[in-house]
Amino acid sequence: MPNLKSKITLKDIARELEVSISTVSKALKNSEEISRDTKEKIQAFARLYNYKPNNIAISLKNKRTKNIGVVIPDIVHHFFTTVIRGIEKYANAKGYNVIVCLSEESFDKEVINMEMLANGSIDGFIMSLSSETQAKGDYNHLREVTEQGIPVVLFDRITNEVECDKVVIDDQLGGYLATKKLVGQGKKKIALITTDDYLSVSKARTEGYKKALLESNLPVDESRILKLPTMDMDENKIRKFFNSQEIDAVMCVNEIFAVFSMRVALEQGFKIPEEISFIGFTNGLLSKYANPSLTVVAQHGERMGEISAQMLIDKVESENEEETFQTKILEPTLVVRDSTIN
Amino acid sequence: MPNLKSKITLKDIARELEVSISTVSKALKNSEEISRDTKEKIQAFARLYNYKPNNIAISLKNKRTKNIGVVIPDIVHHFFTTVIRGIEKYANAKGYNVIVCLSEESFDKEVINMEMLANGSIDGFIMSLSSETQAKGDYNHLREVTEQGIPVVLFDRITNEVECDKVVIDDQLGGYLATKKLVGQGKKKIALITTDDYLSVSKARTEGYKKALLESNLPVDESRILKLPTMDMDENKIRKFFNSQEIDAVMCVNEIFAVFSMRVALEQGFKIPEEISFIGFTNGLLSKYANPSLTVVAQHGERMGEISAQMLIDKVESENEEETFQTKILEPTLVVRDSTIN
DNA sequence: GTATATTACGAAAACGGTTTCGTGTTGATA
DNA sequence: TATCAACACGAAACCGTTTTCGTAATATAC
Repeated sequence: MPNLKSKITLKDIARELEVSISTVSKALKNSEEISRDTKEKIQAFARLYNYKPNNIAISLKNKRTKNIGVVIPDIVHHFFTTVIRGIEKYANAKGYNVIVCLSEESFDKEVINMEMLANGSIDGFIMSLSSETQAKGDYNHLREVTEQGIPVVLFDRITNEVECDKVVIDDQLGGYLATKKLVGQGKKKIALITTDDYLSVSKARTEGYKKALLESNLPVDESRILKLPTMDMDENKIRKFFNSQEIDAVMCVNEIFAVFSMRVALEQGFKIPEEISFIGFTNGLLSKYANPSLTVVAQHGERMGEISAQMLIDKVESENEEETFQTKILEPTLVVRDSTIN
Repeated sequence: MPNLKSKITLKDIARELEVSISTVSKALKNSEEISRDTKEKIQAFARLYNYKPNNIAISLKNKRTKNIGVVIPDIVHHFFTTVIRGIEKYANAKGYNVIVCLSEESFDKEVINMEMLANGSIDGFIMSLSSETQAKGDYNHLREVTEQGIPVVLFDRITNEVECDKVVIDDQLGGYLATKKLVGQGKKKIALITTDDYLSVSKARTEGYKKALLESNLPVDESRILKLPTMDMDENKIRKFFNSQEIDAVMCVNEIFAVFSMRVALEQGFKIPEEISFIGFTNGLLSKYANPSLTVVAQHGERMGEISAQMLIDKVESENEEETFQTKILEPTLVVRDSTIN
């Protein structure tokens, strides 16, 4: 550790000015208890030596850290970064810092991260479940935390098995809107590219997709549903999927699937959007700069982050004991670009 | 605040087991001073009631928070997210948490964030300067922090005016390599799309570009250099730029410029890469999924993050007083894709 | 002149740990 | 049996604040 011309403390000021620590503390808070003269002297001295109270000591005393723990599966996905930005924005305005932990889609990491933070480092959690956690269905780490009285806000990838505040977009509606949009353009053979079912969001989007088809009197054909792993998508699988089916539109549960499969379609000679249309989820850079640009269901990540932070901080700062939890559902919106007609 | 079945403390254990706090503390650390019997009793009790030491108290005592402050201009850019991931990975393995603050390219926010964290919340900073800070050239907030003995590691967007550890890629070499690659493909009229000069990285990349041209006996034509604002790129400007010049290759200082201008070129009927080649910086999702996929200079963000974290933690945990700073320069590498010939 | 209020400050506990040092008890040694 | 080391534990200081409560000194009231 380098040479610390370390920070000045209350004690230092007290010693230097020959008053007590309590007097210094009160003077710096402009307490009525202290005389004008003394206050001015102390404040001037503090300013001169650039006194700043030690956050850790204050945290210990108040049992409030003014830190928020954010645990998310991945940070490289555009959606999550926008959520973080939203959280940061609101939290910062309220004087809170954001501690970011990545579960990397691993259950164990999620647990470890939470334990690490739950021992006094943070006032509350904002989190989105890892896929492994959702697959496993084990939420004891969340319950332990909430039972300790640490507020938790779950966003996007949530579970009903934990009682806490939640923020989601209506993913089913998102899937529904997207599919309806395709139907409205005269598409009849609408495929779905999704992940495994255990991801709550994919499941809901799939439901919306099916609902829209049924409502439009179109058959739900399971062979038109392709499940892909999140990492390392297999180009051939998609190629075969496109070949074996007569497909005139595809809804994908994320940006990457959409952009990736669009390229495969282009390579196979399909015209987008005339012969085959595409809609994805997440209004990120990829969609915007893809070629053709991608029509998507926007998830409003930043708004989601702000709301999550607001719900959490409200709870953290609220006095009342009664536990009432709410689930906020945001409406997804369609951002129409060139991968769909007009 | 919800009902806290709040955490058990040393004091609680001591009271319950009728021993002193010191004994409990030592027993839980498996100290030789305490008898087997007592240790077992205490440890069993602690396990039963799931005792976890309070991080804040430990921080106050040790004057070590095990938190790292990361201040970056933006989190939605792929490069920065990969750096964060690298930092997180290394820091977590070492038992550190990562507090992320966004300056949003604003000098003031950068200063506020640093002040907020510098009062005991963190053991050190890892940061990349906001564009406003670089434009302004005011680094007093950094100096104040280092003078307090708080270690700082600057990465990517750095300055020579502050003495601290630094991690960068050789941006000049990156620009050089990219340009040479284009030259090697027989391109003679190589354009550059960049930002304003105050961004240290853009400047260096431009230098590399010029160096490569000169070395190849190609003229450096300033009219072939287009400066674009980071946000809201103007399509028409690019179109005019392409029209007014006879350009057979473009190097862009980031992914977005590259992908965006590629689309403009395609719309104008250019064939990529035969008639006009493109190279960008940052090996992100955009480059990978662009159409055509984009050849880029990879910045190895994750590695950069790991190294930054390592340098910082080394300094934080080092005992010796002598201040020696190093600058680590990573080599950029070319990732060749379809926007350049073969 | 005495009783009471007010002013201005300090002592000390508290937050939850760690760590140094002191000490009563035991057992071994001479 | 006196001496001493080893053992096992507790008291207390400390980290840097906040806050309650007590109290001397002064001012006010009667």
